[in-house]
Amino acid sequence: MPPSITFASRATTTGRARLGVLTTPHGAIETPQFMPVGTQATVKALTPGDLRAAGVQVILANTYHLSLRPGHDRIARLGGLHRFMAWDGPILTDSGGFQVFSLAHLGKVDDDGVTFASHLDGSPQRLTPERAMEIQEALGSDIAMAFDQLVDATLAAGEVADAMERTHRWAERCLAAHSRRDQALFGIVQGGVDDALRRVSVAAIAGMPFDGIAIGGLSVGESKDQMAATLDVVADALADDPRVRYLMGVGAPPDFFSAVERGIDLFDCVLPTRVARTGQLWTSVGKLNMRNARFLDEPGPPDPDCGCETCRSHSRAYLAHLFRADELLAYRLSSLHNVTYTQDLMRRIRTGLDDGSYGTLREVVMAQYGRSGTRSDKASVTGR
RNA sequence: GGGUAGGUUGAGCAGGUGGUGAGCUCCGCUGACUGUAGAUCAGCCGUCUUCGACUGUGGGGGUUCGAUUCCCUCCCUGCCCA
Repeated sequence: MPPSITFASRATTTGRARLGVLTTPHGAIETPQFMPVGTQATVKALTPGDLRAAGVQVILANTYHLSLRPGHDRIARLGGLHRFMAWDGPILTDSGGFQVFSLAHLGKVDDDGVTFASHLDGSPQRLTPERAMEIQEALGSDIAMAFDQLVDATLAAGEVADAMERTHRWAERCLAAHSRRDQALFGIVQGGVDDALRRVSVAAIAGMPFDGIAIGGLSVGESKDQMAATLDVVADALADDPRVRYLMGVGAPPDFFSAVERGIDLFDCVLPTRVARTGQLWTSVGKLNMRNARFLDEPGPPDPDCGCETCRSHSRAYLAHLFRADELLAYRLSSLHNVTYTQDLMRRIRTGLDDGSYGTLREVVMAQYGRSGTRSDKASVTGR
């Protein structure tokens, strides 16, 4: 029986960057690729049709949230996650490991699993590797993630190492518990920003028969340089491992370049949709905050170089008005644009890697967003 | 015309019955957000030479060392009665 997921990639002339295709039961995914986050079986404010129009090929949904509400059993009875949310493309489900990290103050971690209080009603909840597999198999995602433990990378090395070792033991249990043949399972490398620990973690996770390798525990407060250095270590340690590589939780436009050059094939991040809901648009002139007063009288599209519905049909002035009036359409239009922008950016990266124009693209985008990726666009808009 | 309740920083309020009114919520301005407890959060929001100073409680006048407070007068708004 052929594997349900296959990944074929080829090297490029740009660093360690690869071009590839990940095939799943619900369609093919071109890499490098970005996955919008749809935690609760919805990419906030967007319909599946919107996602398709934006060029989205795969989305991420969340084990923890969906198990609490509406319940993975219910979703299974209703025909699985794809049918439930009317998205027939590939879906990757996160395992809940990140919630353990972000909600850790509410619970405790032991070697068997983690206990914490539901954010909905305070009821005690328990996740173990076996439980995470059970939930994800019930949801029926195309790609399941191993249940891991990530910790603040700035903690003492001992604590980072303990969490990493636990993640490795849990990885074995996830593999043992996972049985759906039509669902891939990715392992997650941990180890904080400690080079030695990362090497140990890559050796452990890559030594297991996972369908893909994820890099976790980054973009949680460490510097851009630290993340890049850690990705270098991971890339070296993975060497010519042919499996798809997924950098979890990244990122902003400038972050993609640094990671792609270090061999990353897949990304996910809440940023495009989260910042969209507060008025921040990613555009060909950098970040624009649609709430800024200066946009109230600007008749042009949010991004003149974008072909999304928002930019084809609406003005900056209209977006600025919608945000001020707290109109719901603001969330959809801005989210649609940011997701489209991110998909376009990934496509341009793929094209650039293929035809050799990647370096130029990198220069252009880095200039638009600034070296740190956090600079505002003032220079590029008012300094023309 | 008579009576009554009011007039506080863009709006709405709090407070203050002789001893330092810049306090709140909106609105407004700006920023943050990286495997989403986030349509959230933070800062600013009278003026200025901004670790501080100054101005400001409807207008004007008076009493007083000192007035948002007491007195006189005028203006404005709501309500009631004619």
